[in-house]
Amino acid sequence: MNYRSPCPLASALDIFGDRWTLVVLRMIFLGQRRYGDMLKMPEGISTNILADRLALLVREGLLAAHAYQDAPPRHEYRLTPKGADLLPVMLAMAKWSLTHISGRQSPPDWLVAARPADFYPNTER
Amino acid sequence: MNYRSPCPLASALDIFGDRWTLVVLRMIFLGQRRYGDMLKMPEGISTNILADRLALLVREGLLAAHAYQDAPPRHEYRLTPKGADLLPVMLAMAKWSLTHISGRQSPPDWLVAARPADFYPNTER
DNA sequence: TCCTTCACTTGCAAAAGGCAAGTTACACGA
DNA sequence: TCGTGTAACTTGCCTTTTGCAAGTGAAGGA
Repeated sequence: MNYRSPCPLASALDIFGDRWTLVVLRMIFLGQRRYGDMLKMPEGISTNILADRLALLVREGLLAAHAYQDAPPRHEYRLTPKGADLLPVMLAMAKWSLTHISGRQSPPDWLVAARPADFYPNTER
Repeated sequence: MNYRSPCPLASALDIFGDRWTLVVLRMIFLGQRRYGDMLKMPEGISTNILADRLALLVREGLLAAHAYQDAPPRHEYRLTPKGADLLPVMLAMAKWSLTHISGRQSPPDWLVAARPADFYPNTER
């Protein structure tokens, strides 16, 4: 990945500074690990964008693909520590929206209370 | 503003989910309040994008324009509480980058230690 | 009068986004 | 064996956004 500058904020935005990447990641935090599950998100993502963002998240090491069957080959996406560590960023954004935009729906309580390590690989949720 | 869904994360991204909006806001937190100052950012923003994002930030109520001279009319941009309250989001992103991307430069210590209220209108910094 | 600064605006080509339709690989029931 | 269904994408095509460069207008100074 080619970063615009050494600024940590700008570099983070080089990875997930768009309207979809974090929304896809949110679906994973909510337990939707498969392409088909994520397609059903309420925002209505298109199939090519979803495939593109999943590939990006794997390429950048925020998600890892795990096979759950061989024929036909199918896999689900799981958070890596790098991906799970974005939880505080996403919760901070949600909190800001709840404060400053009317009519937003709160995330589930268990998610608000969660910590990144709860989503680390080989940890139950 | 038309939000894609009531999800607070998606709604936040409807406002600043792009590669430039938060880096413009960062310049304000760093004390660069004028168009010309912000143009000098190390990422090299183009003039039309900067003008567009400043207008968006004012329209969405994260920044307010204050005249500092009349002829020709010139103004500087200042944070509103809605804008200042994004500080925790931006610091969380910076912290994530410092942990997971090598070679990032830390923000100044005073900024890391700051709280949103330090940037509220009519507060010295 | 001419040059420079500041804050934009405009034009245009390139990249990204969005919708719909198509593809591949397999399972299952008739 | 044939057709239907499911899952996960890919492709085409058009629209929107982005990015670079050049232009604009209103001072101010030499």
